[in-house]
Amino acid sequence: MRFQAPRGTEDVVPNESRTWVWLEQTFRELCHRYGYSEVRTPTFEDTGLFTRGLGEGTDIVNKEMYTFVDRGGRSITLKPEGTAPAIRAYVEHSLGSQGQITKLFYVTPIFRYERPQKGRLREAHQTGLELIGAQTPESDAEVIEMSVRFYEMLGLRNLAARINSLGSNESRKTYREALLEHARPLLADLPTEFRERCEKNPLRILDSKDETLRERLTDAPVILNYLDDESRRHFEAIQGCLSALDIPYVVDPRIVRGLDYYTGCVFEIHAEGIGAQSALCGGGRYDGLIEEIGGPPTPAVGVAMGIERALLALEVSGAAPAFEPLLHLFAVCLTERHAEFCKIVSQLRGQGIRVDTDLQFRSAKSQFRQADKSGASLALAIGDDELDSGTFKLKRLADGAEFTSTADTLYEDTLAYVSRS
RNA sequence: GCGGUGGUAGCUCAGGGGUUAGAGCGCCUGACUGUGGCUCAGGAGGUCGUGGGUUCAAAUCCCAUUCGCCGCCCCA
Repeated sequence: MRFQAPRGTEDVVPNESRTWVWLEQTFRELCHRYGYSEVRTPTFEDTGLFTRGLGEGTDIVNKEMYTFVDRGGRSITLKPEGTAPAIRAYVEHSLGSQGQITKLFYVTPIFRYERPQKGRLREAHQTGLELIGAQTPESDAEVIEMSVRFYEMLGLRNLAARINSLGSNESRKTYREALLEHARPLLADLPTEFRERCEKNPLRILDSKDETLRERLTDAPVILNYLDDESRRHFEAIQGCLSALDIPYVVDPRIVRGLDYYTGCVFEIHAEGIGAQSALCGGGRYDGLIEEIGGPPTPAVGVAMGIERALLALEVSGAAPAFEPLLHLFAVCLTERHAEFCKIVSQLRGQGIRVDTDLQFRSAKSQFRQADKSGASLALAIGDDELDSGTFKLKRLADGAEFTSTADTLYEDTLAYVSRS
């Protein structure tokens, strides 16, 4: 029986794993520069954390969660996003004290039962930030800035944040009524399933990709005209910060986000050429979530960024990095005294040299062929003569030049020739 | 959940009812017994996604199923 990775999951094979590690390191470096610390939370949580945190009406909760009952009768859910678990940990361990800001970041798999397509998997990976305890527009701006900087650090260019404000709960309610009033007649000929969804969360119709629907909604009311004074000032202040920081952004009133916990400013960054699922990241302010899941009322703002989508964008942009081979040296065994050969290799490894060998002890020709393919800069041939005399030849594989070395200086000589090639 | 499209060697693909299913690349071995890349000569490797059906005969036609890809919905 042959097995395949389950539908919507992917293996990251050796050629790709270095790019992943590099991306994660880049993200961690960014976070450390801004004073964020990493939090790692379990792969699964109490189902209630998500139904409560994300909202009963959201698609994720309604049809995309991997939920099961464990042997103890508990309802368990594989995490479909990173914010609710991070906030749960924040509350559970009292990571923030009153009046203090807590800055967390995470790198995590997420699970959503969806139909896979380009840029959309059932197990995906996200990096994310949570800035907890601050209400200032500068904190919204910092999260947006970090998102943009992250993609810049990866080598992606010409990306702009799309920002919007959902306003306060009251102003959003007023707007919702107005939008629904305007849209209802326009939706009459659409499938009932779609209409029901719109009744539940009218903001959703704004980011529909349906061309005819988009045209019909061109003169729909705009949420930004419904903001109360405080929300408006906050949103304008964020824009002021972004301009001062030279962060490219556009105001896009159609950005509404799919999770119920968002309040105030929301944003996304999109990339071209990575398929229909073009959002690289999405985030915003969620001032009600912490209280919702049992913590003290605390303002917060965050973002989640899709790793697979960032990698797709890197691929199409041609900005993906090329890596040097990992190996320094390939040791070729030309003697029957395998134990002595292995000892020399082991000593080099113990000193920090990266060495590979042919453990099948094939012909010299095969071993040199393998040395060439291994990407190592140097080949070291070890035969009876070398073992007896303690004198070795290092061959530079790029041009075939040979250098002599001794048992005592092998380590230094290897390093010297590697760094020079 | 809905619609479209595809699955043949490790990879990229050809073959679209008729004897032992092919190519390129990759892999292995060798070309005077301890030296790679180039060239040459050999070689290994395939349940033709899976299950059923039609037929004297199925990789090829039909049905189902599964997985991929593209899109919708939605999102990272």
